[in-house]
Order: sequence, then C-alpha cells, then structure tokens
Amino acid sequence: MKKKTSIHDISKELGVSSTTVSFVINGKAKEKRISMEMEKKILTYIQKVGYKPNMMAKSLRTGQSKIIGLMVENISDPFFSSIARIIEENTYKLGYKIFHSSTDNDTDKSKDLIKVFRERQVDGYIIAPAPGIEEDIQQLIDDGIPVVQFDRFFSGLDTDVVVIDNQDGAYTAVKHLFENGYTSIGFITLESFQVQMADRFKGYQKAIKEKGGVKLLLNIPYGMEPEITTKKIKEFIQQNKGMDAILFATNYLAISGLMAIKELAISIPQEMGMVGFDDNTHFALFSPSISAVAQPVQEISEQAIKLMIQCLTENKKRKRQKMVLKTTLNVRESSQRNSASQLKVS
Amino acid sequence: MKKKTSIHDISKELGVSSTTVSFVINGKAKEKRISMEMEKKILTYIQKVGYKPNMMAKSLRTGQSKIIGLMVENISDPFFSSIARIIEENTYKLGYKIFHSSTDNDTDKSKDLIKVFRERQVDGYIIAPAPGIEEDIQQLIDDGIPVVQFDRFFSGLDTDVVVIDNQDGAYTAVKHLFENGYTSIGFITLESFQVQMADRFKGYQKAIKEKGGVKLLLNIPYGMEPEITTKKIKEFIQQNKGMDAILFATNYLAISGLMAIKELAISIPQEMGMVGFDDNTHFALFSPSISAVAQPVQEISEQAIKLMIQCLTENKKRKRQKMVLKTTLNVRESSQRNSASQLKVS
DNA sequence: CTTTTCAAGTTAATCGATTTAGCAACTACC
DNA sequence: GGTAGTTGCTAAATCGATTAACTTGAAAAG
Repeated sequence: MKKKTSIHDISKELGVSSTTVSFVINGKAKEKRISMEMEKKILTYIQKVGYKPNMMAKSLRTGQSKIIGLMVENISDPFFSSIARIIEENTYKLGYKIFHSSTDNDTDKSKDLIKVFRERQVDGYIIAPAPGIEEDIQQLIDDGIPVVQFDRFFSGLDTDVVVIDNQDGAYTAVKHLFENGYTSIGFITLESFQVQMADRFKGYQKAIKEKGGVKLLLNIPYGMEPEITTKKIKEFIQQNKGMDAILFATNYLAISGLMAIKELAISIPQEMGMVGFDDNTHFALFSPSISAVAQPVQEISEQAIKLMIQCLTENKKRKRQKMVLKTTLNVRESSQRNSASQLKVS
Repeated sequence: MKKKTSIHDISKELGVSSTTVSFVINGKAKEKRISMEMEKKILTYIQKVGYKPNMMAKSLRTGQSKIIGLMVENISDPFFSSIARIIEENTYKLGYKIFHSSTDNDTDKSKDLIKVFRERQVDGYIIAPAPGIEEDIQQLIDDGIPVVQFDRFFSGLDTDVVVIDNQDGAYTAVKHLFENGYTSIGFITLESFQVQMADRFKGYQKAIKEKGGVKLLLNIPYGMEPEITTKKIKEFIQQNKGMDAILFATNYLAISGLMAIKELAISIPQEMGMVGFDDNTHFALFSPSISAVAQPVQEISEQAIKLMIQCLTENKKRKRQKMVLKTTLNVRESSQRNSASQLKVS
C-alpha cells in the first residue's frame, strides 16, 4: 500500500514551503505573488506524481465538505431516481458530491439520517421531507445550514422550496376525465397529511364540486405491500359499482390499480377510465396506454440545485424562494373512451 | 450559526483531557482503564449537549473515511437503482455511507469519477466497470484499496466479483422460446465487448447451434436515443421476415423493442414472441405480459456488500472470490403462443 | 543615505479527532 | 522500606490541508 503523496511531500521534494504549494494548487499564485517559474515548477511536479489533495484535510480546515445531502423517499422509485441522477450530474460539475438516502417517509429514519449527515459535515440539504421532522430541519436552519425542500414542504420553515402545482395537476386530470364522458370519478391516494397529497386531493375535490359530483375516496396507508394495495383497490372498485374512472395519486398506486382492474377483468377505457399522477416511461407502452400527470423532473432537479448553490455561495441573508412548477397532462388511451380507442371498436 | 461542540469543548467543560473523552466515546473505557464514574459523567454530558463527532477529523486521523464508492452505469435504471437502494440500506447499518455515481458506461467519465472518489478517501469501491478502466482499477488494487466488481468484470483483475450466469440465462430463454414453437429467434443486444453482453450472446448462440438454427443479430450502439433504437429494431424486424421471436439483451432494449413491435402492429405472442433480459415490475402488467430473465437483485447487492465488508475488515491477504448467481426465467404471455393465450384465441 | 514599498516567499497556528508514551498515586509483596 | 504492579488519567504528536502574519532582499522614493 503506497502512501499517498501529500502537500508536504511535494514541498520537501521541491525545496519550497507547503504554503507556496497550497497557493499554487488553489490558483492563488498571482494573488499571493508566487513567481511564474515557481508556479510552473510546482504544477509540473504535481502533474508528474499525480497528486490529489486530501479532501478530508481540506474540509476539516475550511469547514466545507463540498458534500450535499439528498434525502428522498425511495431512491428506487423512478421519480426520485431520475431526480437523483440529474442532481448528481449537475452538482458534480460544480465540485460537489452527493450523499443520498431513502427515508421511506419514516420520521425516525429521517431524523437519524440527518444526524449522520451532520456528522459528515454535509454543506447543505436537498430534502423531500418525511412527516414529523419539522423541528429537525428548523435546527439545521438555526445552525445556518442551507436547506432546499422539494416535492413537499413544511410551510412553517424559512427554506427554499421547489414543488409542483399539485392541486392544478389533479384538477386538470379530473376535468379531463369529465370531458371524456366519465361521470363518477374516484380518487385513490395515500393516507397522508403531507402537502403534496393534500393538494392533489384538493384539486380532485375542486373538480368534483364544480361538476356537482360525488366524492369517492380510498386512502391507502403508506408502505403497504403492493398485493395488499391491489386487494384494497379491488374492494373499493367492487363497492362502488357506479364509479367509471379513477385518478391515482402516485405512480405506484396507479400500478397497483392497473393490476386490480386487470384482475377484475374490467376494460380500460370503456368500462373504467384512469389517470395516474406522476408519469412513467412505461405508461405509454401499456395496452391501453396510461394517461398521466407528468412532473417536470428535469426542471425540479435543476431548480433545486440552483437554489442550493445560491444558498451555498451568496450572502447569508438571501430571501428564500418558493418555486411552483406546472405539471403536464399526458393524455393517452386510458382516459378517452370517446376518441381513438372508441374508433377502433366501431 | 452555532459552532459545533468539539471533543475539546467537552474536555474543557468537564475538566478532563480530550484523550479521556475520546476513549469513552469510542467505547474503550474499560480497555483504557477509565473509571466508571468518569465514563458515566462523560457519557451523560455528551448526551446532554448532543455531541456528534466530526467525521472529517476522524477520517483524517484514522485514514478511514467509512465511505464506499458505488459506481453504476445509470442510477436511474431500475436495475441499478434497486441495487443502490439495498446496498445503501445495508452499508448504512454498518456505519458506512455511499457515494454513488453514474458512469454512463463511459471510460473518461469513469476515470474521472475514480479520481474524485480517491480525493474523498473512499475506503472501497463497488463498481460495475465501464470499458477501458482496467488499469485504473489495477491502480486501486496496487494501492491496497478494496474493489468489488459486479454485473460485469475484467477477468485480469484480482478483485472480488459478483455476477450472474449470463450465458445460462440467455440460453434458457432461447430454449424456452424454441420449446414454445418459435423457430427463428433473433437477438438484439448492445454493441459491446463487455463480458455480461458477450456471455448473453454466447448463451443465445449455444441454444441456436443446438437447434441448428440461424443467428439473427442486431447490435445497437450504447447510449442511443430510444427513438433511434426503436427505428433500428423496426428495420431489423422488417428485414428478417421469417424471424418469429426475439431475445432482448437489456431491459431498455426490450422496451424499445416493444415499441417497435407495437408500431409495426405485430401481435405478441402470436406473430412474434419475446423475452427480455433483466426483469421489471411493470413487465407483468403489459398486455400481453412480458417474459423476462430476472436477476437476483437482492442477492447481488447483499453479496457485493458482504465481500466489500470482508475486504474492509479481514486480513489483507484474503483470497478473492467470484460469485456467479443464477437467474430465473419469469415466463409470461409474450413467449407462449401455444398455451394460455393460445387458449384464449381458440 | 534613510525610509518605503514591493515581490516572493516562509513560519506556525489551526481544524477535530486518535493514539503512543508516560506520569502520579496507590496497593501489594517480600 | 524498596520495588513492582496496577489504576486512572494526561501530554503531545499526528493526519493533510489552509491561511494570517511575518521575513528577507531589492528596488523605489524622498
């Protein structure tokens, strides 16, 4: 095991002080009045031995780890993994690394993760917060650590926020179903008081009220096995014979719902229309293809990074921003019984 | 911004030396003969102020970062994100954190990432290597840094390896297609010399040879846009009219293939059978459902961690292991024209 | 000729831990 | 009473960087 070369090894080898080497490495040669020849000499040598600074030492001294903590619900969920991918890619270019962790939307796990991140001197947090960690985030803020909330947020906290217009997304989806001839629309969502879910419900409710329709609601507890979810959805469908369309509040609920509908041998979109919240590449490939409210994943990621970098680089007393991004309704076969698929039948 | 309490703050406050505090924190109280009262006193105080050690300082001193680098092809690919999730979860319990990065299977990007990881003093690497980074990994080995290769590997390197039996997986899939009455089976794969792809091809070839069939091969360059891939697959299908089944070498090739088949209005499994390599939760939900060779994701992840932890904790001269895990063929509708779906038709 | 200014570096403290070597005080034993 | 052993703790070096403060010699200014 070769010992890595340190800045001291370099300084000894070249017969200069480590200060000089440090200045050169950090591009402060001009500023600190190091001669061109010295600079060249050091740079050449560094190149030759392939010196790489020890970030641990650097971080210890400067107090900056150049690590951003990313806390999501579940990194294996396509929505979050896409975001993780983009965030990772972009922050990397700026010299930051990402620690990420899945919270499972669990309070204790989240609290614990924040602790671990703090031990690691993470510079800032991009976080889709689990319920019940408001105080922990407040603590971060009090300690001057930048936080960007995304996907959902605690409104009582003075942080930057990137979210989508959940209410509008759900509203548009339900209206779309009405316009396509569906009359009794159900909403299957998570048993959750988090804003993103609450807003999707509000959007649903608003659309229903406008039409004077009846609310048909199913709440699934968080973290349920897919099979159990499917079973519950089947029961829900059977108990509501008149229901002819469903809006699903998350992508995996839509998947479980699809399974339920398949098992009940109900035809989509003829007997039952459906729209999912949060689109997926595969939705276009199902037969029938599945309509969905698409989140602007790229934009969410980029805005979250942008805000985080602003926090990290600009003056402390920046005003916090809240970005609300628009969703897009991707209309496909599953929600249109009076168009394309209708034509096929006739 | 409150300054975090350090071990010195504690020692000063309690009027003891920082050595003593350190011993207690690291559970060496008995070993280092610290009295019970002193231990209790320190532990109580630490609890009270919520002290958290600075891992940067710790790492600097000990030379261990307790960080494992995970390099995958693409973190937003379901296969890799599932693995990332499991690895993250399990290593976390052991006090390790994960840095991960997507290589895009790109040589330069991978080399660069290894550099960055080294700066960060990553303790070990779990890596699905991109082509052309054999020397860089060898360098890691020479420097005594543990490496576990997974999914694919360079056979010239003395590292632990976790892979699946790609050849057998592909062989079984093709044989299955033959058994279900398909006679002319194509193979759509990536233009790649990496072992995992080479082995899948070998398995295909072996099965074809046994039956005395004809090889029908399409190589798609890596990193192609899905639309272009779909176009190429369409052309391939049209140029090979006799071909009645296809094995796809990756999950996203299967998706592009599905799109191509759909656009050509060819019926599955009647006119064309198909099997994907690498299963996906959604495959069971397509109509028809898609058969696939499933990788034991959980086991791959667990073995990779196990081997890494062994490297990290056991004596240096451990013998490297190569684990070859079995795949499972999940038979669904897309590959059976003479069974369930056949019955429906008759 | 003295004082300033400037160029080109260097010294040494520091970040927050770990760890080796050692010190004082007490007990035990012959 | 002298020596050895034990108990309970501490001093100080160290990891590899950064950086404020200082030095030194030469040129410029007065």
